[in-house]
Amino acid sequence: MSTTALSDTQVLAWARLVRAAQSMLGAIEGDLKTAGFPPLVWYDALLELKRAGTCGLRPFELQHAMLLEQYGVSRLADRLIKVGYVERFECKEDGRGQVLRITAAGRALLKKMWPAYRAAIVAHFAGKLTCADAETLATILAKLK
Amino acid sequence: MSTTALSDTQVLAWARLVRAAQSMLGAIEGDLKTAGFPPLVWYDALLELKRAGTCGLRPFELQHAMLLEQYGVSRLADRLIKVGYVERFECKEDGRGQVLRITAAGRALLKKMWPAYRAAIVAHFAGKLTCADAETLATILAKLK
DNA sequence: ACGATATAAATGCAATTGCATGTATTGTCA
DNA sequence: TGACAATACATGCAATTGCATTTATATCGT
Repeated sequence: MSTTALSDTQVLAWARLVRAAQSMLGAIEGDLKTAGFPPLVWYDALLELKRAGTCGLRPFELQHAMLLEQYGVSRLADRLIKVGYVERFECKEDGRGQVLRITAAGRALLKKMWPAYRAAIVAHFAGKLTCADAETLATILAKLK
Repeated sequence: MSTTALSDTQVLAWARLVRAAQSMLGAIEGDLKTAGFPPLVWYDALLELKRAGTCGLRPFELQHAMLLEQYGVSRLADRLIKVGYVERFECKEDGRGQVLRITAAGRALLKKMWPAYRAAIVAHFAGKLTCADAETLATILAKLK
């Protein structure tokens, strides 16, 4: 009846992937929140901006890097700017656009969050796998775009 | 300086897991929405209720099965009931509680959604992996709680 | 049996997200 | 050049989610 084959194993792998990701993300976000830190998406955005260095990033670049909606980036930037982790500049090359750049405070937050984030990754993810598992996982996941 | 070891490979695996899950979930949800279907969480909830059969499930059981917050289940149930996919009964064994049961319409939705869901899983996940990959993935992910 | 505590579920309110649309600027091409 | 289409970003409004609290019932310890 099915026009496309899909084995039980494949369905199981899908179900476990979704569940594991949800479960671990929830646990890690919880740990970070308990430690008084902002949500992971702030960390991710600041990390992208830090990697972009002094020339910063256009909102649409951040959008593609983070798989967010356009309005999501617009509002995330608003919040990060309001608390001083990011600055917004007008874009010389494109009058429609702007440039986002991480501030010193933003970099400081990244530095302060990383130990807690690292510990959470170990506790909820890395600590449950062998090094070979992690390697294999990374290899397979790379195929999933 | 780090009290807990975390290799680059482990961090890479973590990053890819989160990104892959987000990306695929977004794509699959998008496909389903385009096809006019409700969100995946409705499917998951109805599937749990269908598996529970005629005796149904207590909201807190659904909560644990789905990794949702208590109020999330409460409101999800409200919505599913409002459109007739679920019925709510009072619980004889526990005066505080209730029992949720899938309706015929709910079962019909599951049946109608599955082909689209299956196709989306193939398109965005299973089709990008070998069978061995899927097997390996399922095995490794099982270790993650 | 009774008071204290724990569990089941709902809900008011604030924050966030999704959707649709609006505004401004740039690019395209006849 | 001058329309027309595409891109970049913002935003009003509705829906959803998160948080804190409330209500009701059950369970536990004495």
